[in-house]
Amino acid sequence: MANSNNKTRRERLEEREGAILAAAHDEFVRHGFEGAKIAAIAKRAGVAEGTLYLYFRNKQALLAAVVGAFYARLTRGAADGVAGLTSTDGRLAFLARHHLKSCLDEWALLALAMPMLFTGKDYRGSEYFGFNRAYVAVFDSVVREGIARGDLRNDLPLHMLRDGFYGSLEHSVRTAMVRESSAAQPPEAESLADQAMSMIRPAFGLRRQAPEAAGESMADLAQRFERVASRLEQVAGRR
Amino acid sequence: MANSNNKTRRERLEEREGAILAAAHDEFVRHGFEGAKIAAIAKRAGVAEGTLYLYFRNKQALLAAVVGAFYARLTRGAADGVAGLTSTDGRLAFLARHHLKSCLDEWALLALAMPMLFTGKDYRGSEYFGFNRAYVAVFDSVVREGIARGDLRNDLPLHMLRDGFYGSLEHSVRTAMVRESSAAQPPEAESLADQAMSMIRPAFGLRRQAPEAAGESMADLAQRFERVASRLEQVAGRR
DNA sequence: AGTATAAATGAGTCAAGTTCAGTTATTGCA
DNA sequence: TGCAATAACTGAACTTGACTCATTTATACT
Repeated sequence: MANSNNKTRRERLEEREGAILAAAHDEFVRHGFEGAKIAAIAKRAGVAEGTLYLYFRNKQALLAAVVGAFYARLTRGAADGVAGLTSTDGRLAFLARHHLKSCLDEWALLALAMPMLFTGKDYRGSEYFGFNRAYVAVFDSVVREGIARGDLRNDLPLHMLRDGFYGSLEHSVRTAMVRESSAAQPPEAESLADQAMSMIRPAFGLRRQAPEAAGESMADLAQRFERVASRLEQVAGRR
Repeated sequence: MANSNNKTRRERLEEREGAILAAAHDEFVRHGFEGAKIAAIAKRAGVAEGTLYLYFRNKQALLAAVVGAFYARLTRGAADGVAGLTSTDGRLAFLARHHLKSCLDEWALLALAMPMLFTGKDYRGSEYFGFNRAYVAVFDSVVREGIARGDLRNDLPLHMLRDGFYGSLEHSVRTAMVRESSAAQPPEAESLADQAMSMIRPAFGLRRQAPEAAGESMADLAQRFERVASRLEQVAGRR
């Protein structure tokens, strides 16, 4: 018989890859990079040690794959959430909550990925670079549109806003995780996100309410007008 | 003769420790944690491998010592710089520049320290916790005084402001380091710090000029008054 | 000078990542 | 259906590198 099981070869391979990834995730999160044993991962996944190397070049590549899977989920969640929102404020607030929650969940994993994410030597071109690029593209497009609408300040490079946004959030998560070990209550993602947004709004020059929803003061209106005017001048000057 | 050299025993020991630390710093920065070989560090420092273990418990402890030395320099620089400044804005701007410059210099090392700094498991009580605590104490006292003066918003917990501050700066450094590999010009610490401060000021509710230096608008004055009043109420209510 | 103690050494141990020659399963084809 | 050909898998052997320890060398004290 050509197909002893009701699964195609490809399916069986992907199933195994998934099993290995899941086992590796567990082991890495539990014991850290050095502490995680290849032998333990193989055993947990139900394969021989050698088999593991048919799927992943080495231990580092295995970690990269685990992190990559996390980034894929993260990016999908961000893109999906933003798609259903229209206001700049609503979108940024969503991204903040989403990032915060996701990082709280997978903090142990992210901590392991940091040296790769932060070691500039061969970072560009590495798999991690691609992960990150896809993820922040969601944020970038939200901000670009926000600037075009006049909702956000346009006197800083985009990457600076991005660094302020994700930098604040990630440090908050770190603080929350360190406190969690000692504090009684687990960190509240919602309230952390609210606090972070209350710093990010003024940092980004973002008004809380959508302009059409709130009675604007003369000063707000003037500020917004200036931004749109300045942007129009930029666009006009460019061609 | 009791002292073949003109150095005391203690001095020779510290000299060796210094040599080992310097060699380890080099090796870690060059090759990363795993890539750094104990044998290479020992050779570079001019000692036998076994000797190294008389000074440091293991490879991790060696890295911790190297990072600790960096944090000590960082903290001293921060404290000294702040001591000569009076305005909240000037102090924060200095801390931003100082942090940015120091991180740009020692980025490779910091990247290695991240997993320790970020792995919450046994972080509290670890040497890293102490390093960090001493360092951020400088920032914290600046902010506390800034709040007391009414220069800064007081509706957020201190750690949130801290996370916004250092999170933004560190992400900026990361971005700068990643770009540096490709971009022609090296990242300008000064201009990065200025940009970051232009986000941090509104995020912290900080006016640019010292209040006595600039002609305040009625609204500014009212806002400042409210902050001081609110703080007084808190203090009064506490006893 | 002689002895006790501190410091240093580097060959040896051991754990763990990686490889590879041999084995088993799967597929395409006559 | 049976038979290559190829893909997938295995685990024992190899290799590397952190760490230990019996031994040697230097230093301090009397």
